[in-house]
Amino acid sequence: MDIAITIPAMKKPDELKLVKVSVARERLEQDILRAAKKLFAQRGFGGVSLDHIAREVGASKQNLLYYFPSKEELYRRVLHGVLDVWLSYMDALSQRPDDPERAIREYIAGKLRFSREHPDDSRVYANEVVSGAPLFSAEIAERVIPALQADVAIFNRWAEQGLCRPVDGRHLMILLWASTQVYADWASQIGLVLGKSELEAEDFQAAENLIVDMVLRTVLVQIPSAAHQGVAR
Amino acid sequence: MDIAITIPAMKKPDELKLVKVSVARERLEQDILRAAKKLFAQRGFGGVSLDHIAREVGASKQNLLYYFPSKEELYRRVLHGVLDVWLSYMDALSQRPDDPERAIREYIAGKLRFSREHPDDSRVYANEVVSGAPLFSAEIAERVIPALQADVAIFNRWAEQGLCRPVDGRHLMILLWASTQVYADWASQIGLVLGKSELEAEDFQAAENLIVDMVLRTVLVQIPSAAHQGVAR
DNA sequence: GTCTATAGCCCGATAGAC
DNA sequence: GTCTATCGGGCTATAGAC
Repeated sequence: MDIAITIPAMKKPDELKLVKVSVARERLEQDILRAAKKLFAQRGFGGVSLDHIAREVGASKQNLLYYFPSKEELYRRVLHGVLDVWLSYMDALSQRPDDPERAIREYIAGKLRFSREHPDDSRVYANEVVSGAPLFSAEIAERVIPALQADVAIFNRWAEQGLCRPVDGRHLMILLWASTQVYADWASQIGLVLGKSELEAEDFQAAENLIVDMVLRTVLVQIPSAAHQGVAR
Repeated sequence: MDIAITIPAMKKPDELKLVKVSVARERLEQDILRAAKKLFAQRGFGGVSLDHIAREVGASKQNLLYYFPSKEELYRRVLHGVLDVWLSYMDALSQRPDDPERAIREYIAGKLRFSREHPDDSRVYANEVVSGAPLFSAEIAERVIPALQADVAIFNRWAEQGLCRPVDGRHLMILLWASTQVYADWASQIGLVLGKSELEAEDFQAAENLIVDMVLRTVLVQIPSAAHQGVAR
């Protein structure tokens, strides 16, 4: 299909049609992936049938199997996309290698934005990890762990430079993942806790204030004056 | 079956048999519940078949349906037991209403012990909540939320008495749940992070040190001298 | 209580017409 | 690319012999 796009100018009618078809095909494929993500997020791999997904996008399951060779392959494609999004929110620390406070603030804000903007991605990831990551541990080991180790190394360097107190960077990162992702994965329970059916901007802000405050108090040598604003009620 | 047990003395042979049968029945029922918990924890409700569970305990699925009227009823029974265990690890705050530091230390230690001793319970709970708690939101609302509100009230009272700084108790409890349960629910990923296939006592100790240190630094008016031991590496 | 047998349904996947 | 038709198998649950 690419060839229709790379032709420089003066597309003939059937070439235009080729492009249009290709775009429509691309669109349906994306719709399927989005619907699959939503359902896998809710019920996990085993709890979803191709029929469910097909009905969600208004197609037949046979049509769905025309775009994806099998249910497992569709799931893998979803997981791959989820990991892309997950990792894209994880590079805040390396962006500000000389300013621990701002780096930490932006890392936490970014991870909470991920929970807010991509809750289904977060839940698909959570479902897969709770299951022991049977189809995905290799990709996690290759893509997630190096990113984490880079972040841990940054903490260690800050500690050496006297910019922050020595902490166990691995457990700190685990705590940051857990306490930010929970606002996507456990949204239903947090809604019960806060007495509302859906989390709002102010809830994410309150979470951000608390987490930032706790982490800065723990890792910074000097507690910033602004830190206490985070725990006001 | 109870009647066989309540007979005071001199059991005749067939009464003895009744007791024995009853015990065996009870035992198989517990075995089924344990196997079901393990498998539901791994794959969620939709990802497990009665055949899987039956094979795990060495019975037939028809036999399994003799003890439990349906798959969903079996799942509910598992969930109910999980919640019993979960709640039993949640009362540390009210046990020491006058000593915030010890109460917090014991609450965190208790929740981490739950993750360590009952990882399958934790994962079943996580699976259900990620799915939006379709079968369980009522029981969570009735049993979990009141327990949480009691804990939040304790924090508020401590703040009024000047025993600790004012924090948003609801988000603090969410953070404590998230950062302790993650050591059960995400064990596979944490294993990758720490470079070992199974978490050991020292890993849970390191987690406890970090979480206790962070929370005490955040909520206590005076940071205890022992707090910094938690972040040593 | 445990067994065999089976009903009735939904599943993933394929074949072939158009 | 989308449709109808269908295969083979696994699923929950029930019936009935022993």
